[in-house]
Amino acid sequence: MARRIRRSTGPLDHRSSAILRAVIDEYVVSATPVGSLALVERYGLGVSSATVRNILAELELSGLLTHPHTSAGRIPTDEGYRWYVETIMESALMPEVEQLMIRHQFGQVEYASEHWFRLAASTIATITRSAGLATPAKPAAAHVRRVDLVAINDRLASLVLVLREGALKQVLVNIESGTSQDTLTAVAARLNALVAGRTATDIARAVRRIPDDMPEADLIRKVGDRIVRTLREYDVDAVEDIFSDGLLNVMGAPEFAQSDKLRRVFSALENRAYLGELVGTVAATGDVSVFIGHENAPADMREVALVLAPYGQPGRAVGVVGVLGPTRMAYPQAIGTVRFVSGLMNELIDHLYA
Amino acid sequence: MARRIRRSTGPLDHRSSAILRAVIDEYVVSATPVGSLALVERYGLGVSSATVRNILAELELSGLLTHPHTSAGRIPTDEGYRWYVETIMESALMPEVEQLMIRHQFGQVEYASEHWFRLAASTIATITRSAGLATPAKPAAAHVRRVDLVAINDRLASLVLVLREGALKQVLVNIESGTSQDTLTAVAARLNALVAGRTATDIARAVRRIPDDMPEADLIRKVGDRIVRTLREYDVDAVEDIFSDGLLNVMGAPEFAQSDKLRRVFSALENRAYLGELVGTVAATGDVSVFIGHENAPADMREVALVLAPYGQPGRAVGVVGVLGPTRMAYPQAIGTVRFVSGLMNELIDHLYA
DNA sequence: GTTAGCACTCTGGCATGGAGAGTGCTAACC
DNA sequence: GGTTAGCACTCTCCATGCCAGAGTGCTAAC
Repeated sequence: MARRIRRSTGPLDHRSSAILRAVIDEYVVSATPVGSLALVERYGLGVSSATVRNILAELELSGLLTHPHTSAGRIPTDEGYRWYVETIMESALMPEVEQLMIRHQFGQVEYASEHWFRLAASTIATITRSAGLATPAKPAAAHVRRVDLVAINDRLASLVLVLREGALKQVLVNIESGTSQDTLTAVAARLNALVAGRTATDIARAVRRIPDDMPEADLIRKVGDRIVRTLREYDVDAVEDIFSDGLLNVMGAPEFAQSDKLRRVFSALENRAYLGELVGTVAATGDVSVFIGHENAPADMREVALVLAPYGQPGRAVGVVGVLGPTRMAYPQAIGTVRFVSGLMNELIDHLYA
Repeated sequence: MARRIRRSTGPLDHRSSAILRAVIDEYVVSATPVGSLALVERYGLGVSSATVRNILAELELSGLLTHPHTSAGRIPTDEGYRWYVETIMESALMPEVEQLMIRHQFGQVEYASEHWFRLAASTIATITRSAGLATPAKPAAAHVRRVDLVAINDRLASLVLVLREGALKQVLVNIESGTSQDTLTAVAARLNALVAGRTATDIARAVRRIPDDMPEADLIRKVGDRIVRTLREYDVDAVEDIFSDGLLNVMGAPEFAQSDKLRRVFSALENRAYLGELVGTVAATGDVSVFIGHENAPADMREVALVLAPYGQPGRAVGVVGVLGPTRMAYPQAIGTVRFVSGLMNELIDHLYA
């Protein structure tokens, strides 16, 4: 659905491009329809407003601009933004000052990937003055590195899973009254042999093969099943754990002045299904992806644009960072920021696994 | 600042109470100023609208009601709500059907305290149709139960702290190239002897006393310091880790139709300082606390009310659950819900530590 | 192909003018 | 003396009408 091609009759000539770009640049900052006069005044186009009007009419015919009503200026359509994004996509870079600022911020924080993705969302939100989004880097299927079992009281033990991907997972399991910590430690040792380096599916198979005559076979099976269940939940959650920051920035945009529009956006954000799906799509690509207005399937997302980029190591642990804002978004800045931050996260993670 | 006494001349007689209560009940559902006629029609007061008008005027003089303009009905002041809350505080209970529903929901979820507080916020949000708030149950100072050190690569190790309170904390530490997992295991064993059952302050002292001739003294000190630092951060975060759900419900309220009002509330929520302070206050009390409108210090919070209750074990691990909504809130329901949920969390935690 | 000129259209802001809701006061009532 | 009916008064809300301003689209001239 993204990257749909505009229904124009052909590529734009130089002057039309300049004018379309000017309309979008102007509208992005002013948020009001831009007229032909304002364009010639502020963008030194070297032609009269009447000529500009002719070209605006052509651009409207191509579906790149539209009219709220007869006597108003032009505003870009989603297709117009799409054209704009395609033309600036490769060249969008962050100013070096900001790059340094971000690097500095990441230097300040605890050296742990679990902090990075939140920081990424916050940083992106601050710089783009839109909402920042980020998911933690998680693998398609988590691998267990190590298992611990610690008694908490007579009937409960804490099961700790250390994942190869660096994450940690803890759940409580019921145990029979009177089970000693020594027994638990022995069980954990057996399990470690069984699960180390494996995924939920592999472990499930291994658990089924436990011989009945192994000491504590029942407990081992029980805990093993629990491990499998926990991993499966973790895998499913993977794409739905989306952290957002700076929603306040989006609230300030004039297009969301009526709170019902705002509500729609928020409820779309709260319903993670679509975002989760996008995250899956984006994680499989290599660079920044942009989803503009009606390119988003859910009706509630038709007034926003998303700029998303994957980070992490393909096949090992992949996450997504991005921006959510009105379709009237400063795309060059958003794309530059997202691209830089995802690249930075890549560096950090490479260093972590080096 | 909470529980300020209204500046009236004395306690209200029976009829005035009934009318004030009727005004509040009516305003809470209608969200529009309540007139004398509507009151006699809908609340069978047995007197004429003229009499009601006289009493309304008295109540306004006492500061419990107010007037948006001359020819409008009355709306409650924050003092009016305060009076209302005081009179219904003890009697506010949840319907049994809802109690069962909530118990059922808590039964569905993983048996781990880290899930409960989120579920509590969501449940409260759903039932009260306002925003639900909750903080995890954390101790004033965390106690370490156990320490693990696992090599991740040549220069990094994962330090895992299992806290007595059931939580888990993981950070990465730099190690010298060539340190074996065996060394790390030995270091972890030494540290366990040093830290088990202790808080940050105690551990800091113990680390200073490590003799230079202990094997791997440098590494042990380094990791020990890191443990102390991690614990201190955790302790500080304790009151600021506030989970909220159902903000969409609050967005729907007519008093927040203009998005700038809404923005103020959201930014107040995002700035955790005041909420953190409240959490500290509430955690020290035993029952539900209510903070209405201007009873909240920050200007941005003057249009909302908070209903908060502590849960957990005093001195061991304490958290807070609650509701945030417009001052025009269904207080009996909010108080009943919050009280029930905090009680339920108490049960669950008692069971966990039994 | 470009531009000046001009009629036309639509929005947004502002004043006007009831209708409706609710109050506060006064005088009568029990 | 508390209660009530009656009534003038006030203020909001909403619909209406009007006007200025901005911007277009068309035509004819350059």
